[in-house]
Amino acid sequence: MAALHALARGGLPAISVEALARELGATRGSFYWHFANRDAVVTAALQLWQREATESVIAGLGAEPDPGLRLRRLIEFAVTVDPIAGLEPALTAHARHPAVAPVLRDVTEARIGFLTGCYRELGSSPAEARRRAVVAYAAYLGWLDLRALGGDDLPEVATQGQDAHAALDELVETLLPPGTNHPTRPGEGDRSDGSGVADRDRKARTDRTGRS
Amino acid sequence: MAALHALARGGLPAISVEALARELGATRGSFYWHFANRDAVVTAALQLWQREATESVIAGLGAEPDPGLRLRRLIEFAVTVDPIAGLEPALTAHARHPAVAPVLRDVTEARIGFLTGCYRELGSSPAEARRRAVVAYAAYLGWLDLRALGGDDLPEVATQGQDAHAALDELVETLLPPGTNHPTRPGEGDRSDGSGVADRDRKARTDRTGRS
DNA sequence: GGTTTTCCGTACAGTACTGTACGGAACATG
DNA sequence: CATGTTCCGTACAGTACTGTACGGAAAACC
Repeated sequence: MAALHALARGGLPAISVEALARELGATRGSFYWHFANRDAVVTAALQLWQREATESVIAGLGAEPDPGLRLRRLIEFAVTVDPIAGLEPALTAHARHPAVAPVLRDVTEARIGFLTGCYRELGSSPAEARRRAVVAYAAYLGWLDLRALGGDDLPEVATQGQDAHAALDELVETLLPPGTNHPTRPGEGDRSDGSGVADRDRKARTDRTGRS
Repeated sequence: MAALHALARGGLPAISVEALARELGATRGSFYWHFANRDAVVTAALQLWQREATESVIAGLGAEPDPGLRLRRLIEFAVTVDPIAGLEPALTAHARHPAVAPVLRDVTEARIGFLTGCYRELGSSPAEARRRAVVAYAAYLGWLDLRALGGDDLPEVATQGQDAHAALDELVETLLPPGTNHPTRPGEGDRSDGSGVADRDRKARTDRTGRS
C-alpha cells in the first residue's frame, strides 16, 4: 500500500526501497528480507492494485439487474470513490513499462468488457457497444486526470460538492444512450416521462446560475 | 524537444542532463553552458509545450464560424494529431510538481474555455456549457491515456485505421449535443435530415460486423 | 534451556546522477 | 597577429540510490 501511495505521488521512480523504509519506520536491511529486490515490491504493488481494481467492480455492481441503472451506478461509483488519489494517471503514465503494461492491459480489458456488456444489454450492436464502452472508459480516465490537477479551478471533478454533483449528472447523461431510464438518486424514483433528450433540455432550461 | 520526448517516455525523472547529453551526442559540460541547471531544462521544455499546446488550438480551429462544425473539427484534430505520443499522460501524472502545475493549469483552463465557448454558441447555458466542456475534455484526456497503453488491444484509439475511424465518429456523436449538424467528412455535405438520435440508431442498425 | 528460525540493523561496494572547476579548441574582432 | 568570446570536453566532489554481507536480537521449537 505504501508503494502504491508513493507511485501515485511520484511515479514509478518514487517506489524506492530507501523512501519506503524511511516512511514505514524501518531500514533497508529489514526490507530486503521481505522482498528480493525493488522490482519485487513494484510487481507486488501492481498485483495488489489489479486485484482491487477488478474485484471492486464486479463485487459492487455485478448484482444490479437493470443494465441502465447498473451503468449509471458504475459511473457514479467509479468517479466518486477514489481511494488512492492520482494512482491511475500515474499508472497510465508508465504504460510502456514491462511490469506495468500487462497489468494495465488486463484491468483495462476487464473494465471495457464490463462496460461493453452493459451497452450490449441496452440494445447496442456488439461493435457499437464496444465503441461506447471505449468512449465511456476514456471519459472516466480523463475525469481522474482532471482531478489529479488538484487545484480549485475544477470543482466539477471533485469527489463531492455542488458543482461535482451537477457535473457527474452531466457525465452520466452524456454516456448513457438517449432514452435510458435513469433516476437521479436511489430513492427518487424513475422519471421515465420522456426521452433523454427532453431531460437534457429541461435541465438546461432550469440552470442559469453558472459561471461564464 | 528532446526533453519533451524523454518526459513522454519516462516521466519527469527521465529529463536528465546525462541522458539528454548522451542522446544529443554532446557532453554535460556543454550542456551546462546552455542551461543553468536541470530545472532550467525542465521549465524550458514545459514552456515550449505550453506555447505549442495553446497556439495550435486557436490557430487551427479558431477560424471556423459554425460552432458545431468547429467543435467536431476540434475533437477530430485533437485526437488525430498527437506529435509526441504519451506526453499529456506523462504531464498529468506529475500534475502536483511545482514546475508542471501552473503550466498544466493554464493549458487546461484555456482548452476548457475554448470548449465552453463552443457549447455556449450551440445554445447551452453558461453552467451547462462548462459542464459539457469538462466532460468533453475528460474524454479527450482519457483517449490519449488509452492510446498510451500501446498494445493492439485497442485499435479504436489509434490515430488511423478502420476501428479508429468508427470510434472517433462515436466520440464526436457522444460529445456533440443531440440535433447538432455534423457532416462525417469535409466534402460529404450536411445530412441534417433528422436528429442526432436518429443518426445514432441508423448507425447501430447498419453495423453488425463487430467483435463480441 | 539450548538451538534454530525469524526478523531487523549496520556496513560496505557499486551505480547513476548533479553541479562545478578548469582547460582547450574554434572563431570573431580589433 | 593578438585578444577576447563562444562553445565543448574532462575531471572532480557530492548525493541518493541499489544490493549484499554480516552481526545480533527476539521469538519459536524440541
